[in-house]
Amino acid sequence: MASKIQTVKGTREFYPEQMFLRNFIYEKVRAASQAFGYQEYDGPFIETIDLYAAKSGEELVKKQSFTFEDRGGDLVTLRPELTPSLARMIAAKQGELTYPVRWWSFGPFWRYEQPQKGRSREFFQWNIDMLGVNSPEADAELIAVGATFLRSVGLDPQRATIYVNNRRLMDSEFDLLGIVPEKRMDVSNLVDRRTKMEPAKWDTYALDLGLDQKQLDGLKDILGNFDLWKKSDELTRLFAALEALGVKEYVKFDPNIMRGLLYYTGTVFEAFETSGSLKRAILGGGRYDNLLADVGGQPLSGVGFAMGDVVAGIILQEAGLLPEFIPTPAAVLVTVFDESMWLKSFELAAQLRNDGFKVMVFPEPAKLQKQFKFADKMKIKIALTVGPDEAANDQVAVKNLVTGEQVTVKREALSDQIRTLIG
RNA sequence: GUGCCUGUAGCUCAACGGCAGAGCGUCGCCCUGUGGAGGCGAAUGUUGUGGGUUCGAAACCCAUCAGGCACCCCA
Repeated sequence: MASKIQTVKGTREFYPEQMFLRNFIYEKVRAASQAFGYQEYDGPFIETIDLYAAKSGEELVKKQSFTFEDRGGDLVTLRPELTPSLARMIAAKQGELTYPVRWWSFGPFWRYEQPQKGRSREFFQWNIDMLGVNSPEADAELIAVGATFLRSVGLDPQRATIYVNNRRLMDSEFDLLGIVPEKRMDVSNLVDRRTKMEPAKWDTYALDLGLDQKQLDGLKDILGNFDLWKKSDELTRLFAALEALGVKEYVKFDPNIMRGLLYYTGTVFEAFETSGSLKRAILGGGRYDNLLADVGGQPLSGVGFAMGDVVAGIILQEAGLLPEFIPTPAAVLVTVFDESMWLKSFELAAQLRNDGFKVMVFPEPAKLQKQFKFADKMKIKIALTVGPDEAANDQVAVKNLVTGEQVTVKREALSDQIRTLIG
């Protein structure tokens, strides 16, 4: 027991069981993305800090990034998000891409945060974006992709809801209240915090920001008005499109959704689990009109969202929506009867692999009891045994570990026998 | 970056400042050609780490690391 070196704070180790969960999420993410025709891509895992300085939230860049000096003295950052990399990649080939660009990605990200339930410092994130189309209908498509994912993992609309708002609508409402554009950021923060603060404290906080009582009352009216979307042509079209796309039951308008990232300009949305213990966003995104110009490209509008694997994984686990963990891909275990039969077992396994089966051989002669116990724990469905009796007749004992039935078949009939057992 | 809580066997947790334990799991046997159930038995600890107080510390104090909860922020 020499080594007591711990893992880096906020990182996770993926034992086969956790890897199974990660791959499950990845498969569902890929399926939802591909169902809408999106292409998979990825960016570098390390970037210069300048890439994020342009438009990511100040908190994200200054406090939550893993930034360090490389051996050449340059400041590099483990990517905390993908959107700026995407914007640069698009800008670099802006003239030669076929629009609209529909891209998705699933990879690792790092944020220097206090780890807690649903939050780690190293996590995987699904990013999916459409660029080159600026319409509420395009926004609706992205929301539909998110809803498709939720549906595919078994989260029904009672369990998970996507809340939608529109920054332009809110800005015009703020204007009507006489809130100057310079204060929009502060007011956005204020709105973000409303559910987390005592009402009285929130009022005080609002007045401290410089709102007068009339503006505060007006703001409360707006935030309590769940029909406000009817005033917005964009949101009206968005909801019509969502209905046509067959995901309307997953989506609700909520004027309290603002989102912290600076680059959102129109539609914004966040999915929450409605019943569980975890009050964190499953996914979040929106429309960004100016991001590309900020990294040196021609103006190009985009819409997209991100989903972290940590929150999604916990929710699926708590909801009991994960499939049973299969420890090994092997469908067949070949036992080793004794030392004299050892190589016979190897030959048998090799033959079966040639026939396309996934086959594990017990690594040594041991009591058959022990070998069957092993097969049981690994949830292997079929165990094969070649003992002296079988070998003498060119036969193999085939045991179905699910039903407990065992038959002895000729070796040339073995593959067909296994095939019928696997189904 | 802030506040609070926690850290004991592989896991879940006990143990008043006085001999470090239980359940589950693991391994062995019951069972010399066959898993799941049952019975019997066994192994396993620098009590996160480092200091301090004390005759005596898993327990009290300090530091540190990690986890959790709430802020902050967000996937």
